This record gives sequence, C-alpha cells and structure tokens, in this order.
Amino acid sequence: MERDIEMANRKKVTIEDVAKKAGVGIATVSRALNNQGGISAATKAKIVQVIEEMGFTPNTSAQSLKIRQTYQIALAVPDIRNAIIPDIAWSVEQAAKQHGYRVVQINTLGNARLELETLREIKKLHVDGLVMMPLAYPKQLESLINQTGMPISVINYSKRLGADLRADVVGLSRQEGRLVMEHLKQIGRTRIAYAGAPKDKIEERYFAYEQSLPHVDVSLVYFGEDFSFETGRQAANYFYSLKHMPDAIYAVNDMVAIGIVNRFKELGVRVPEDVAIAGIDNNLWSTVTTPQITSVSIMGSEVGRLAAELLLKRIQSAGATEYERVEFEPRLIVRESSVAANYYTRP
Amino acid sequence: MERDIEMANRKKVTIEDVAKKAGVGIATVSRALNNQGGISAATKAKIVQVIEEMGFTPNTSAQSLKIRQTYQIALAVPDIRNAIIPDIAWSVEQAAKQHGYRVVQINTLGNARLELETLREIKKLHVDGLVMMPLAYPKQLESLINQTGMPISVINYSKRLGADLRADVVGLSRQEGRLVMEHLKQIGRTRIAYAGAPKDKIEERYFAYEQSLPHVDVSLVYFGEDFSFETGRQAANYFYSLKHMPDAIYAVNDMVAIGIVNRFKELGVRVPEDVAIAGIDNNLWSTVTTPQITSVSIMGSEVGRLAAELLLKRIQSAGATEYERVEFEPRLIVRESSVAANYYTRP
DNA sequence: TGTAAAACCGGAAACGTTTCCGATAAATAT
DNA sequence: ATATTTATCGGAAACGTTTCCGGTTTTACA
Repeated sequence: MERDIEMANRKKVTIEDVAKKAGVGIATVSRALNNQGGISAATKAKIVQVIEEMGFTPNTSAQSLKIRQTYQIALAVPDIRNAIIPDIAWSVEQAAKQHGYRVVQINTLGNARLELETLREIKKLHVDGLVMMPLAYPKQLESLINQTGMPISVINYSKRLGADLRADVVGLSRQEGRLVMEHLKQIGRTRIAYAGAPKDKIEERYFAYEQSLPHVDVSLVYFGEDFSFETGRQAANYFYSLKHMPDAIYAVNDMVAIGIVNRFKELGVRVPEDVAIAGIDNNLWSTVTTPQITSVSIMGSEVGRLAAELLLKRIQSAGATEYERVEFEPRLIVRESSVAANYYTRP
Repeated sequence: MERDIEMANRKKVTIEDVAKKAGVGIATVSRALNNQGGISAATKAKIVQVIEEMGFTPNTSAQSLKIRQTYQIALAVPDIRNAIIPDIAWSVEQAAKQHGYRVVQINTLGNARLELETLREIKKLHVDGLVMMPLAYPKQLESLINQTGMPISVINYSKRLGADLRADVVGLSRQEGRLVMEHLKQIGRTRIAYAGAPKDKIEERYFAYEQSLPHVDVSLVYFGEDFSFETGRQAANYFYSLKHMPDAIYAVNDMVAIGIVNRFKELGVRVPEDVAIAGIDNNLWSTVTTPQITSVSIMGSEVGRLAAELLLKRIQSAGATEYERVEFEPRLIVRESSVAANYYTRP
C-alpha cells in the first residue's frame, strides 16, 4: 500500500533537477549526456555522478521532439507466428540494434484492409522508417507508400511491384514457384495440384502454377484460408475426396505442405509414392518431419537483415540515394517428400 | 533525383500550419483531433478537411512529452525464433492493440548480462510498461525490477521469485518438469536422462529432474548451449556414445526433443522402444514429427495475453493495485515418443 | 427583447530536451 | 604585463503538442 503511494508520487527527475543539484546549467548537463566536448573533465565527472545518484534517464519523447528522430523503425509483418517471419523479425532487430535503433512490431494478419490501415497508423507513429512485408497488396498500397515520404523497405514476398515505387525492395526472385513446378514435372508427375492460401495473397506463387501448365484443371486447385498447418490438412482432405487424385502437390508454403503430409499419413496415402509434395520456405521443420519436405529456401534472415540495412542507409542519408532492388535467388532443396529417401541435398 | 530533393525538402506539417490554413487557433485544432467536445460540428468538419488536405499527422513525440505517456509497451523475450515465443509475442501485441498500445520488441538472447542491460535500456526508452520473459535471471534482476518504478509483467518461465517482487507475474506452475518425470517413471523407465540448456537457464526444469530421482547419475545429464534443434542432436550424440544408454530422456523443451529424435533416427535408435522421449512446450511441431512428441502444454498465447492485460491494467490504474500472481497449470500430453502409437490424447 | 447560461474558441504556458549565442574564465602569445 | 585566442559554461529559444483560463458568441428562457 505504502509502496503504491510511493510509486505514484515518484516524480520523474529531469535534466533541470540534475543541473540544480550539480550546480551547473542545463546546457552543461546536456553536454555531459551526449558527450560531444565543450565540457571539462571535472564537471563532466561531477554531473555523471549526480546522474547516477538521482537515477536520471533522459526523456526520449523530449529528445525526439527536439532532434526530430525517434531511433525507432517499425516492422510490419503478416503474422509473427508463421514460417520464416520470426527469422525475419529477428534479423531486422539485430541489424537495427547495431545502428542504435529499436523496432516496434506490428502484425497485419496479411489482410488487405489491415495492411493499409497499418501503414496509416505507422505514419502517425512518426517512426524513422518502416520495414514492411505485405501479402495482400491492396491496390492503394503502392500509392500510399509513395505518398508517405517515410523511408520504407519492402520485403517482397509475392507481387511484381511498380517500377516507380519509392522504396527499397528486397525480394525473392519470384522463381520459387517455377522451381517447384519444374521439379515436380521433372520427376515425372503429371497431375500436379496446387494448395494455397486465398488467391489474392502471394499471387505470384499461384501464377507460377498456372504458367507452367498447358491448362489448369480447376479441380486440382485448392485455396485455403491462410498459410497454416490446418489449411494443409483441409487441402489433404479435399484432394483425398476427389475420384481422381493428383500425383503431386505444390504447396504454397511448408506449413501447408506439412499439414498435407500429416493428414495423408492418417488417411494412408503414401508420400511420395502416391503423391509427391513440395513446399516453399525451407524452414527447420521441413527437415524434421517424416518424410522430410522438399522445399525452396528463401533465406529469411538474410532477407530481413538486408531489408533493415537498406532502410537504415536510407534513413542516415536522409533519403538521398537511389532506390535499390535486390533479389534473392531461391534454391530448391529436394527431400523425401518428392523423391526416394536418402536422395536429397542438405540445406 | 528531383524526387529526392522534393522528399528532403518536404517540411513536416504541424498543428499550427493546420490552424492557420483553417483560420482557427491551435487549441481548436487540438480539440478537433482528440474529439472530446468543446467544438462545433462545423469548425470540426472544416478542420478535419484541412487536415486531410495537408496530410497532417500529429507528432507523437510532442504528444507523449505533453501527456507523459507513450502508449508503447516493451516486450523483452529471449529469442523470437524459439518455441512458444512467437505465440507470446503475438498475443501480447493483440492485447496491447486492443487498448491502443504498441509494442516494441527486444530479444535478450536469454543471456544474463543482456537481460540486465535490456532492462536498463528499456528504462531509457520511457515506455509505459514492460512485459518481460527472463531466462537467466542474474542476481541483480529482481532488485533492478523493484527499482525501476515502471509497471512490469513478468512471464515466469523458470525461477521461483521473491515474494516482494514489484511486478505482476504470470507463470507456469513449475510443475512441467515433475509431470514429465512422473510420466517417464510411470511407464516403467528407470534410466532417465536429462537434456537441457545451460544449468543457469530455466533451472526449475532441471531441479524437477534432480528432485524426482533418489540420486542423479551425472553421466545421464547433458547441458547444451541453448534450446535448439541442434542442441538436441548433440545431446543424442552424447547419449549414444555412452556404454550404457538411458531408456528415457526428459528434454528441456520440444525443440531439443525433436532434435534428439531426429538424430536418433539417423543412428538407428528406436523411439520409444529403445528410448522414450518427452519435452515441454507442446507446440504444433510436436504433433508433426514421427513419432509425435510427448510434451507438456504451457499455453503460450494464454500466458502472453494475460501478462499484457495485467500490465495494461496496472498502467491504467497508475500502479495502484496489488501485485498479482497467476499460475498456469501445465498439462501433460502423451504421444508416440513415449508410448505405443495411437495411444495419445489430442492437445 | 433582455438577461443568464451554455457553448465555443484563442492565447499562452507547460512538457523536457538540444543547441545557438553570448559571456566569462583560462590559456597562450606578444 | 597586456592582448588575443581558446576552452568552458549558462540563458533562452526552439521542437509540436495539450490544456488551463479567460473572452466572445450563441442559445435558452423569462
């Protein structure tokens, strides 16, 4: 009880309090704080000591207001719980930290409306920059990006972007889907199915499916709700219900692929004998399941690090550099879910 | 090129600019912004329109400085890439968002020095509160928590905390380890090993091991570097190298358990016939491997949500409430890695 | 229509920093 | 010794909001 009162009463100590107690001016304290010279070693030591005693920490809001920088960047991802996104978040934070920045994190749910809203929200936040990984790409997103006037790095998981986008872009070369399809065809599969999230998310992956087939059999295309394990299981149920099952499935990501394998196991469908399966992401888990999952590696932590570094470079150069576009080459990693066991490359 | 210049020159538009253009005082614009009455519908509409035109967004730093709140909370976790931590991060963010707060995320690497440093860093950040999930618990951590005077929620993954800790605590009942050990003994295993991270992290889990055995055979205890898949594989190598292998392994978490299973498969060790294995966390992946992993569920998203809500309650009540302690009861979920297949409870 | 109350609005002070600029003290040069 | 430079420091003005307080206008009521 007393504690709470004490806590509530505890006044924040300001630079002025420190100045008074140390018997100097506030300007001097500020100089001691940002040690940039113009102050004698003696007074500085004195001030540092007083700061220590009083437990003073400068108010970030006031600092930011004055210097017009927050030293924060935002990170907008669809869902921190999914696939390679923790890797990306991790590497973005590491890179940011190295440059003295913090990251505030926002999940957009990969939802078109929320992606837009988030961008507007972030503008209000007055953060120094933004690393964004959009999924749904509502029409207005690009123009909104162009308007904000805020440094932005886009991690491009899916779509072809306008050439005039005013943001750095680090993307996958959008060849992942093609790699998977070529692999499945090459191992002799002919009835290849697609299992994915709604069509408007990561469209490129579905396009790769369409484009690599002379014509698509719509009964072999399953659009689920999201990118989850459960969606994979539902896809498996769907394909199992067909009179004529596919002999291969291209899954939009590893989570879905793993869900399919999991359900097929219950249903007695053999992988890869009856159906070959391949996903995209190549996360750790693809190597842990039985069978291990053939996948395409998209190197999340590399992507995240690079996106953050491009952003920070732009921030520090006050935007006075050309917009960069970097593509990561994905790499197919063949494992047991598509070919015979013990016949695969390690990641 | 021109664009960059344009961008660099773009002055931030302030509330004063809006006031001038709308022909009103800044106080009025502020009222329009925080729509709390004292303003006619007409002028408000006018102002809103001008704001729209000029693309004005209020400066958060100035607001925070004035109202002495940042509407940000910090979230300090060991490593966003691990186990249930994405679940926790997700649910903390969702809860925060509902109350109009943002979360800035910090990974401490579960490292004692960094946990302390992070706490100091966060104090500088002047966020409104902190959800923290410590692993290493350096000695000074508790007293530092008591000193900050900042609302804190601790997600207690491991240690017994001092009764006078000035923070809300939501924890596991610290029975997870006991549950695992009882299970392994109950199914008749006698040489039970422990595979874990360094002893100083999540000590409770190791203590549960010690306490449930008459005496510990040190050769059956393996302390790895971290909580990773790779650590699990190394543990497997170690146990395999013993002349007299254990017949059961209690793994500090599922990642490690999965790593062990993975390596044992390569080595031809049968699970659970030769060695029964059980972990803690019960994440999705425990159900995806073959064999599926026996585990203890600790309900990450529930824990995260509750921690955030306790914190926000404390923030909003200005700390004038008793400190709460909530324990989540863990639940053992028996799967194939410890008993015969098809003999398990679904999560 | 006149008056009291209510609604609306603007000026200015504050929030806690950084930084410019001028002033003083110390150091160096003459 | 004085004159000049240099190092050190303090005052005060910003930064962009919110909010108190007083003043004006409108509305309500008799």
